[in-house]
Amino acid sequence: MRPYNFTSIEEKWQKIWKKQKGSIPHASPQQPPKYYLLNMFPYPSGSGLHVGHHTGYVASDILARYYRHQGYQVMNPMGFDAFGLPAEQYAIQTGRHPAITTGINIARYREQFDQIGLDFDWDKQIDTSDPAYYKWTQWIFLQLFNAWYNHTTEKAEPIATLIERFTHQGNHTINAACDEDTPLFSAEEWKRFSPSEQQANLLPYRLAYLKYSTVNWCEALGTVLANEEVKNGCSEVGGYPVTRKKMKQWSLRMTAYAGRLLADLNPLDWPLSTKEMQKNWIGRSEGVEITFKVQGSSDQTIKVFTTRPETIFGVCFMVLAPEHPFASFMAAQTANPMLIDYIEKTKNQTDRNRLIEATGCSGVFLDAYVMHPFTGVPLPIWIADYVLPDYGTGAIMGVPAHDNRDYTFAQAFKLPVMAVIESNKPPEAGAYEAQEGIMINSSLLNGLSVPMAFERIIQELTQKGIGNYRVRYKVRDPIFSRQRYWGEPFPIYYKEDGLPYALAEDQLPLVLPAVNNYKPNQFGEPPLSHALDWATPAGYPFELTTMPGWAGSSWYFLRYMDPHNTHALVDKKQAAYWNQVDFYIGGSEHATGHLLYARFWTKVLYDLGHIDIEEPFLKLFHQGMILSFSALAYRIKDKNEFVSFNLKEGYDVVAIHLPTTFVQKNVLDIEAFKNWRPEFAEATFILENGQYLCGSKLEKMSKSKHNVVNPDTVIAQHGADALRLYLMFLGPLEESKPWDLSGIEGTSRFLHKVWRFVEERDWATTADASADTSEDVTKIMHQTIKKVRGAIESCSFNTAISSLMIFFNKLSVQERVEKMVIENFILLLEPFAPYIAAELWERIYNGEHIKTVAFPTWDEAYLMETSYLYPVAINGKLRTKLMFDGDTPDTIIEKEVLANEIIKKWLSGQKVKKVVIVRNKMINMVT
RNA sequence: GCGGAUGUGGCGGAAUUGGUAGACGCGCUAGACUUAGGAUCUAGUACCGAAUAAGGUGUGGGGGUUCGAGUCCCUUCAUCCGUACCA
Repeated sequence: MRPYNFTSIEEKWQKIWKKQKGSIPHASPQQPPKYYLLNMFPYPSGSGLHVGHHTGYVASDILARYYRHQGYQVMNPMGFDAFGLPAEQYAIQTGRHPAITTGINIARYREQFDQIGLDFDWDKQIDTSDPAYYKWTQWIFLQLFNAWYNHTTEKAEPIATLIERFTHQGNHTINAACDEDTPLFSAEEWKRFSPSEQQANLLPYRLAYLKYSTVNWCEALGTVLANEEVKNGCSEVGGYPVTRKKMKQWSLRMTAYAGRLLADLNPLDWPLSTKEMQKNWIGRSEGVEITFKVQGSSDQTIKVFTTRPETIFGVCFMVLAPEHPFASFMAAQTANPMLIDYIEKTKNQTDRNRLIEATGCSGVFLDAYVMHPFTGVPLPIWIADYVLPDYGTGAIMGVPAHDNRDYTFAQAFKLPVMAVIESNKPPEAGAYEAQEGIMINSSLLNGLSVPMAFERIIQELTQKGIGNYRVRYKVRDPIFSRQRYWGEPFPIYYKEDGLPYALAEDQLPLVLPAVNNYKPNQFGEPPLSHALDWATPAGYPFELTTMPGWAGSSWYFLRYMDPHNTHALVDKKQAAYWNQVDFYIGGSEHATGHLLYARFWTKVLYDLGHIDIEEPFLKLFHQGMILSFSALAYRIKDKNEFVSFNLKEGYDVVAIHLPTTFVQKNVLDIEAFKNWRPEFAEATFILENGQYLCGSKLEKMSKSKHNVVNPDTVIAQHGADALRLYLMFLGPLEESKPWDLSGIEGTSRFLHKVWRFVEERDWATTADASADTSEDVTKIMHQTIKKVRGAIESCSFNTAISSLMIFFNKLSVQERVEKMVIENFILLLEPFAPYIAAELWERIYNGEHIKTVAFPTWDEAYLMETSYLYPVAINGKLRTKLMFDGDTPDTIIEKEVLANEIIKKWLSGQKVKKVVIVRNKMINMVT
């Protein structure tokens, strides 16, 4: 008998599969049903993959193998989201070109993918940093640049149709998504515009446009970050502080799509939590924009947005964001130092500080009033940093009686409070925010219910021409510029007029130039400023910023359908065949970033007629994280002294993650720790019982926490099959679960047992010798087939594996097993443990390959029960079990149960009121 | 605050439509084989019941519906994730 030498078996099959790839014909060559599986695009990081990363990959591999066994045309591609910050940071430190390090990392990833037996379609591999790929990313950008959004048809259209309209009707009547301050012009004016003026007036309509915006500026990274790249006021990558800064940036007009992005979310088969997250992120609110006249001014007005217009009679003051133009106007008028100071202070504050310091209590009176549109009462205008400049109109009407923030503000500055909805909440208890009750103190609204008043006041405001019903979204247009080198260059150049112009399509790709320095230049311009001749042949300079990391990943699922096409981003026929991604697997951390952007780009490409789908991902699945214990030491703040776990209470300490290898049973190897980093060489320790005890925390595996488990070592020790099996056996795929190395012994043992069982037998002869398969073996085989198929289809891989174990435990006690039975067993095992399955199959079938053999099917007839062992309960408590044939009439069952000794004993003296008999389930007697 | 998810043995976790709670695996206990075992095999393993008995208790807590609840309803607590002055 050969020993189970998984290392050589796995190496052998890796070689065979590499050669075979593409050469195995599918079960049905003519237009088989397709199945498009997709893993989220990995960024090839320098630290390689850890075991947790493999969870999703192995899961998709199981599905791919399963559906291939079923004759599906399965696409399960893999590629690399190769542009990104870490490679560039590394380039800044070392001067090595990011492409080189990225290439090395990709090769490493590929090796790790191969090792664990992932059957990806490598001929479709994508690399976003490859000019052949980013040519099309740039092409899509041009589509965005050359399109506008028509709110009447709710569709993007080529910019030419907009020009057409401008020529005939100007822009007064166009219902387009555009900048708020877009100037109005007539057809005549348009025609009189110079080409530059026309270009300038088109810009605010483009789906990709330039605008000054307050951005998240990260000094340390030297770039702008998107909202979701900022966590707690720090950059997600590296954790550097982020400040606010006004810069001219490319932005994408995603807000135009907010309504569709929200509405189309509903039918998707996505985790509820992710849908909710996207809904909240898009943040739809219905309300009214109301214009208030400034007292003593003939033309100045202040617009507010409110979702509670019915409370208009409860307005006691106005609050503007300090950034509001009227605030600057008044500051200039009054030269009030407090006001100027407050505006200045807010401007320089980071978002984070603004949140921490602002408790709704700071603000300055502007010394101006607006007039209430119905009562004419003057309302004081204040500025306060609790009003955000970017949401709504950057101004609110203060209704302290029915809004908690306004209430707090009113309290702080002793402003009046006026209730307009009847409630039994006393005025000093805070705002009554519920949207129910009867209107009071509200003139024409008195006596109406809140919803009725809402409708009524909108009518009234609209009629009087001072308010409009509006739907507002919280979501902002994402900024698309990064002041970085390692990204897609914009196919944009600037003429003397300072305006952006698009490169012609046939000029693509615009290849990222070489630079000798990856940092900004002395004027703070992005790294591309170092590139020589970074201009068109006519000498017009190219855009210096590059696209963000999510550009390439917003459409890659389309490119996999037709990865080598040089004429189009995807051939229409290919796109029609593969259609949508049937099953998308990846982490939930992309809920509001990638998953939203990809949906947005899909809709744009759909509107412009390049593809026929409006949603990219039909079904989405988030694999859970693999957690791992990290080790913690406690450093006393501002000292190089560490205090042991149980003594740390009395000190102000900072927990420091250290490599788990330094810790044995919570005891720290102090020498190892001192040698770890120079700054700890002189560290001192406060011990307990002569030892330093570390703390531990179960958390997500990450390099920074030093708690990663490297799959290479696990594979070397137990084999890839055992690791695959273990990762899937741990628990439900979608749940996070802790990594426990001792657990892998179980799956490893199982594979060893399977190996011995198959190897020990001579399948050429035993097949004849025991042609008879016992009834219960047949039955459990069919049960297992049914169970495994169902479990795979519902991604319940842990239960599939346990049923395989149950099946095998049954087989292993049989003296003889028919070849057909073990054949089915190996086939069922194959998606989970492909190496051992291939090897054993080859042994049984002398060289035949398992990959495209049809998956076993079950026959329901074998699962029928002829008799059933009924649990018999009295008042719901199990007392005994009795066997009855399936055709035994209820009356006989009842009689026999009542005659049973044990039941008689329990029933002694009690009258049976009712006997519940549920066929093939249970019997319950009620007394 | 708001939104979402999860609570079952020592541990990871099973349990179609409500119908034998704890499958499967880890760990542990005992035994067998062995020079040895961190290899392998056999048996046991929710808890209380001193105990392999009778019996009782048990799916975060409390209540309810039902012949019957881990599963359905109400309520409450804890943990995790996301989000945060969004007017």
